[in-house]
Amino acid sequence: MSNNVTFTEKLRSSGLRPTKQRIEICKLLFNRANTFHFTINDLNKLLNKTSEKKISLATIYNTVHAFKKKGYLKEISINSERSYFDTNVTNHHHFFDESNNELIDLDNKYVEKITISKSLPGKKIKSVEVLVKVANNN
Amino acid sequence: MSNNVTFTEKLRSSGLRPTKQRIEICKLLFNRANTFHFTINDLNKLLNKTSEKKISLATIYNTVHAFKKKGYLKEISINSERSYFDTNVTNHHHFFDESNNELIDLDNKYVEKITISKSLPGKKIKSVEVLVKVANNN
DNA sequence: AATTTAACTTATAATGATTCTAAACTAGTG
DNA sequence: CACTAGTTTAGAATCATTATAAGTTAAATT
Repeated sequence: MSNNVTFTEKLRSSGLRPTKQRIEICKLLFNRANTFHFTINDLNKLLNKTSEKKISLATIYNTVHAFKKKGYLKEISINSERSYFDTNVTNHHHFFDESNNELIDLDNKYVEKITISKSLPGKKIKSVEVLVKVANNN
Repeated sequence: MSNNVTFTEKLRSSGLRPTKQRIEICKLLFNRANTFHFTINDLNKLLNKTSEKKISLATIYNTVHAFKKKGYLKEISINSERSYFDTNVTNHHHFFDESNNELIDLDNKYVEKITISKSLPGKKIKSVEVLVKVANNN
């Protein structure tokens, strides 16, 4: 996803109407050099700064959940206070910086293959993800 | 923690008054062969079955948070819908069974040493934990 | 291009989990 | 036994999220 036309097509092709609210949100989330981690609250504040007309909170919730359902966003649960969304939807790992509540991607290439010598009968593995909690040194 | 007398001593020694509500909750949580994973809601239901007099929800919240603060419980965030607590307070890993929302300990001995070849300047690692999501085979 | 309709947005109400409050109660101390 | 500080409690308050239902809009149909 990179420009408005592409957003329009992308949305339409996945069965979501390309409304101006959704395009606005796409621009904010996907016109970035790096992956982006955010909470609903972050997104709401950003949209209030960026966009002309206020997008209602309900629409923000609806859109984020629609995008998650379509696989454009991934939800990450680090702690009970807030839920994070991630524009990087691949299976990957995270640092969570407890000093400032920041979530940072940890690419698979930095984590050596994880070998688990236990399995649960009748269950198959859907994902294996590592969470590294960090804090300031001092 | 194993019997009432021990609970009384344990609570007192960590600066918590051994009230009958706290002892009741201790019995339920720590008189077990295995580690126990629960939500506040689970605990509330269990207490309603087990104990004579109803323990108020506020007290359950207070107690669980007091125990967490004292290091008798650990909080685990798997998804945004619910927060789990674990009587196993060591650094360890988990399976999360998406078919029935069950959290299962994955002992360190079953996970090969995790090597991470990236660090964040000025930050130190507090914990490294793996979450393996599983679901029914069929 | 106008009409229609199903999808979407919105403000607001409802919900549910958690925290707060302030009054009543209780463990431990003198 | 009386005192005090910690604890419990019911209910109110709060916060994030979801539901509702009325108005709006995209896009299919005519």
